[in-house]
Amino acid sequence: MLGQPTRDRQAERQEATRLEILAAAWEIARDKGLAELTLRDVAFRIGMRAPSLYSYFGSKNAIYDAMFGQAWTDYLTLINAVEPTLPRSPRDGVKAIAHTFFDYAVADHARHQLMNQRTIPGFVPSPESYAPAIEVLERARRHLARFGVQGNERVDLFTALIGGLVDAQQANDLGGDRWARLLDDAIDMFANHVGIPKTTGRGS
Amino acid sequence: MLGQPTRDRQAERQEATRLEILAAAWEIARDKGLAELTLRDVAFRIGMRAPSLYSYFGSKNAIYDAMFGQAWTDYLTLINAVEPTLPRSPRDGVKAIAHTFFDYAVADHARHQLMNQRTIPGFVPSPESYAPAIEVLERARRHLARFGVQGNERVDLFTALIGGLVDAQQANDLGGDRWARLLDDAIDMFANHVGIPKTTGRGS
DNA sequence: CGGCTGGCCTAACACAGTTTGAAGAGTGGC
DNA sequence: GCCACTCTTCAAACTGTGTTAGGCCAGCCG
Repeated sequence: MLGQPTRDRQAERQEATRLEILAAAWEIARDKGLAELTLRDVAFRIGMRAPSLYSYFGSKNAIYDAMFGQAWTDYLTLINAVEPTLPRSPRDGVKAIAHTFFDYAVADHARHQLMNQRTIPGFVPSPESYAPAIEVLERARRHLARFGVQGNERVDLFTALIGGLVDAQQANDLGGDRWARLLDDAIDMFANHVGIPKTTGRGS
Repeated sequence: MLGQPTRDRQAERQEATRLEILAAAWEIARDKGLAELTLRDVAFRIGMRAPSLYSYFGSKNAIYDAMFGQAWTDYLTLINAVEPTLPRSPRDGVKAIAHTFFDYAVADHARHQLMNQRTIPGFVPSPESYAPAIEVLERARRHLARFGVQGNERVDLFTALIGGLVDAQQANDLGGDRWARLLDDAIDMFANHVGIPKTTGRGS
């Protein structure tokens, strides 16, 4: 009476190969650029031919989609790790949130392109892959609210501000810090605008 | 003794055809998307076949390049038209500059993609096409300086802020005004931060 | 009138993503 | 232990892309 086997070896191997494919795709994207990624390249890197990939992903965009999901899920776990270390002071807290996002975005250009820009023609993330992105935004929204940034408009302004700095940095000074240097100042500007008290919270 | 003919009819026709190609390319880019533009489509729209375009442009990217130059040159002439109407008040002046750019960017998605985002894989604008873009930035720098926004860092922050709003608007609410509504508020935030006096200049 | 150039074409190439159909490898049932 | 069946992989081929090669024809110039 052994009953059902406790593991599905086939599914495990399938999943392992999927991850292998994605890892290869990330390598190539980082090396040669996100758009320069080729199915034949990805396949060869793991000892396959291009058509074999179609046993694991329905299309090239499905690979991008899985990468998109991975990137946002990774960021979610990063947030989880950072969360307990967030400063109590509202202003420093907002700064920490901004820095976390900024650094993550700047650390990997291909990843940032995929996560935050519409640089792949025809690629639209699926709802499943988009879910962690929404979760991240929701999480950010809660934290910001806790620090006194409330209302959709203020959150929208915050995201646009940080996003603008990241994009400017990546587009005009890749690898440098011309806009990275402005981040703290920008957050102070924002914090003053929405009435977040300075480091020792005495205001309002 | 007629001497040299005063017009080069051949060059004139060549230039006219070039413009015709670019006009067709803009139409298709607006219709189907910038990246979905196809040489065969462009050619057919003006009664040609794809290879014939190579008599006028060295490559597809050369067409993108010419479009890039056109877009920035058009914006430059728009600036020239707007310049005399700029308000005297520094704060309103900065707002006018921001609105001019924002509206121009939002008015044509394909154009914005080409001008301000790196959405076409492998496309890098040539120095000639980039020149008007630099000229625009230089012009903006001068105006901002006149309104009291001085120093590279402040200008960088300004461009990042406006760019972030435009990108957020285009990426997350195409055709809407969710971020457009925030523009004035964002400029006020910025103006306060860099010490631009309110509408009737009494401050600082 | 003869040659030359410019403008446009067809045919073809290289290289994408993708589909098809078949052969090999692994797995499970009897 | 063997058979059937599924999963995995591949070669070949298809479509659609940018691009190149080579040829045809009109118009201009000597």
